[in-house]
Amino acid sequence: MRKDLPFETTIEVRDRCMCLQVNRAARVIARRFDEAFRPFGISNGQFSLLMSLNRPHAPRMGDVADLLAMDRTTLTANLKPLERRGLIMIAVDETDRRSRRLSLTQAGHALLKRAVPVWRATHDAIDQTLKRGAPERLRADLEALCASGKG
Amino acid sequence: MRKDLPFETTIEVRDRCMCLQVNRAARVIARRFDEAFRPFGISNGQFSLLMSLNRPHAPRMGDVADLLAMDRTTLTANLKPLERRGLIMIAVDETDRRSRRLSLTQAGHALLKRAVPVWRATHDAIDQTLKRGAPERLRADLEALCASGKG
DNA sequence: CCCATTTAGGTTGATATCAACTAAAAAGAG
DNA sequence: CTCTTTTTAGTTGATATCAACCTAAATGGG
Repeated sequence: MRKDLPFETTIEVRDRCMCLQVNRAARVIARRFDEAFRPFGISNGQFSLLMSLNRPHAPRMGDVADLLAMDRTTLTANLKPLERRGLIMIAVDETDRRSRRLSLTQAGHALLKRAVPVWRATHDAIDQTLKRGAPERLRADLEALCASGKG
Repeated sequence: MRKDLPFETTIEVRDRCMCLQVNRAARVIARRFDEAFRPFGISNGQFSLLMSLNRPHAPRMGDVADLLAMDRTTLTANLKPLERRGLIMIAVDETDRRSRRLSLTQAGHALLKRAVPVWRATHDAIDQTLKRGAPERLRADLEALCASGKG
């Protein structure tokens, strides 16, 4: 029977594991934004991705992957449904033919613009349930956590 | 050309969107634990799931899904590879035949036991890169964030 | 110029995530 | 006890995530 791994260890992981807790929170908040964006037919991740393309200069894939802290190949996959729907364009960079420049189409830009008020309202609602100063603190702590994984 | 959506909005989302930042951090920390657990052939999520089954009484699927803040159907999917590898057992509850009772096999228990020191070392390394008090604060803030999504 | 190395992306295969729908068992109203 | 409702879980289809491997273009040493 060998109950070698004590239940206390499970409690410890449940209460202390940052990986579990961050991923739990990520699922909870992702569901909330997914629901908010459902009328637009986009997910929270698609919103973030589209938004990251709203720049003066069309970014390369690597730039966007870094910004989203996402694997390159994940970005490749995530672009596909957006391109199929005509929300973004993927163009070969003329000065470096290895690179791809990502940009919003007019349709993508229009959709994003409509979604922003919903993002703001959802975000405000979440902020209001948190204590004063908590959002800023949380952001800073998450940033530090990300930075610790850059090595 | 209609540049209706100003770049400032993109900056605002990048700097303020809790959904983006939590999901970013989740990807970063998940990669780190995935790498740490690779010698055992499990992912961070599989570690969390296996660990959640190390209890005095075999939990039902709904209990585990709630604990992990994960969709029921996601849990169903996540159990499959673990069951195929003989790490867990899924048994019909005799007193309520709708329910499934989840438990570790001896192999699952043994693997989990071997992985715990790696989890602890990885977690300690992360904690040490954060400022004093940051882990506890972060946990509390993430908990509040999860709670705000329960409604 | 030529070749080795580096850099930017893509492809494949496995798992993770959730919505929408379905099936079956339990609980509850009458 | 019967019928409706609720609860518990599975299935399907789409997207998300990453490792391992692959291709092509740029770079740099000679």
